[in-house]
Amino acid sequence: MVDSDDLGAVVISLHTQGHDQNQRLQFNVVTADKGSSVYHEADEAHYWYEVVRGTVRTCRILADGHRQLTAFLYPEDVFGVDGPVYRESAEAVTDVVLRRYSIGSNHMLSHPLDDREAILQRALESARRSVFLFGHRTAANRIAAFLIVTAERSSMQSGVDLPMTRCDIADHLSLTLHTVSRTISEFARSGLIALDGPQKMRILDLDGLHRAAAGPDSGPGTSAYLLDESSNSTDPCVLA
Amino acid sequence: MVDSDDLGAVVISLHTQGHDQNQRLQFNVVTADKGSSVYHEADEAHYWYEVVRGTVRTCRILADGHRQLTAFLYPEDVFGVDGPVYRESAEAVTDVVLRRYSIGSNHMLSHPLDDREAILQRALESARRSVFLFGHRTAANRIAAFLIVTAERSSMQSGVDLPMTRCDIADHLSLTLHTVSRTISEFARSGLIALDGPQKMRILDLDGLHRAAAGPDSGPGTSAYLLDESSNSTDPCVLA
DNA sequence: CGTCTCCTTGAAAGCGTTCAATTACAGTGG
DNA sequence: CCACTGTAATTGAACGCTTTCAAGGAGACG
Repeated sequence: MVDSDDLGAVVISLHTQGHDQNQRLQFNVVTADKGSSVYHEADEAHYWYEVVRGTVRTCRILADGHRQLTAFLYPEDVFGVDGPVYRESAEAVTDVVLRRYSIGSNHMLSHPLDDREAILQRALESARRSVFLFGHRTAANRIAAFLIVTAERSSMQSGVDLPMTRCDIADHLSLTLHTVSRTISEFARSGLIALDGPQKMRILDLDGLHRAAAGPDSGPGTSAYLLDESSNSTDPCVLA
Repeated sequence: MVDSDDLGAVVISLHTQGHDQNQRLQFNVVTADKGSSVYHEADEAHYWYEVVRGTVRTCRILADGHRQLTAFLYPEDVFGVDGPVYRESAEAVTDVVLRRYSIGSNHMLSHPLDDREAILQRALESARRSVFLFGHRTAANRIAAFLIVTAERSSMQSGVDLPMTRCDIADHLSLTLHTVSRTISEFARSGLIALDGPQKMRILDLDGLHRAAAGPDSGPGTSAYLLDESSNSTDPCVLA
């Protein structure tokens, strides 16, 4: 299940420097090749990152050798704010462009104080999303919910990109790649989605997908309209 | 599975006021009776909380009617920092004593700036713990990991308190209460733990429990010693 | 054209859920 | 003090979903 990618060395290229729009946060623009590692679990944390383009995964290897993907990160997501030591590894799912920010020697985020909160809140949001995914019991529930979340976070219109492998999805949802593949194929067969190659999806029936996420035979009164009018956050949270 | 507790009205009593040791954070001490609700999902967030005594659970009701417990919170844990609107409900598992802090009208935590980060980091830590639990695939894995985490966070020496019901545990781990009950009984039969009543546990074989968390037949090389020397945080994180 | 990686699919086995029944225990009222 | 009641926990048996084992297919690359 781990399929150890033998990630080779850290492949990061430094490109440019810049500031955010308020001229307060200083960063470097760095790139990492698909499959390469941005940082490793247990490394001392000198930087934290923001995704500019591409997809990043954070992961841990458990005691039994299994791999757990704790999050997929898309443009505008932040990662590496764990603390003075990284709790997870971060790897490039695709070729990625990142902004890299320094962490001060006191192990606090080196920023104007009123930005720290926003940064951490974004990270908290991201963690909460992962927790919510696991409220779903069956494989079909979790995978449907994952596809919906991924679609919402995907920048592509008319077509959702699934940049990660089936194995990545499986390790994210605590399933096997077989079950993931089977279930996605099943969704395609039943007309909920269409697949243009394994990594390219179009959602044909969003309501149906919500129903698949909610349960095996979600009663008519429990359709997925408990949706969260999520307030200040950038993207809505899927409850279904 | 939800076993709707009909939680009645919010039962909170205001007691005293105080400051933290640095004389900077102002709070009220409030209590809530076992089973009562501290706040509801989608309520406007006027306060955030810190547990002083007892246990709190945060939960959401999914579109299909199932209940998801996103966290159990013990003394020193914080909750209710979601944002301007609570994303989850919070309920008292036992009679609890809480510190209640105001959230400013700008929806930011109303505190000296350099404390905000610590508060959010604590919340992030708590969310991360929940994510980690789901890295475990089988029911036995997850339950063993849950028992270990709970034991570490339990204040009791020589005996671990399980203040929540089997149903609560099930809704936290996305299992049924039957599987939870069966598996815990099985752990007791095989000598890993001892039960003095359903809510009182003693761990007899911590290594064995770690092995049960790691996998069905964790090889000799993969014993649970990948443990995290978690750095600045209050409590160690269980990876097994 | 061979090799590699990833994805897909089939069949059988195992585990967790579901359905169902029993037990334990605390609170209440006779 | 004891029966009654309601909630929580435990346990059994059958079903069904997910995993496991196994094989085959699709696409990229040299």
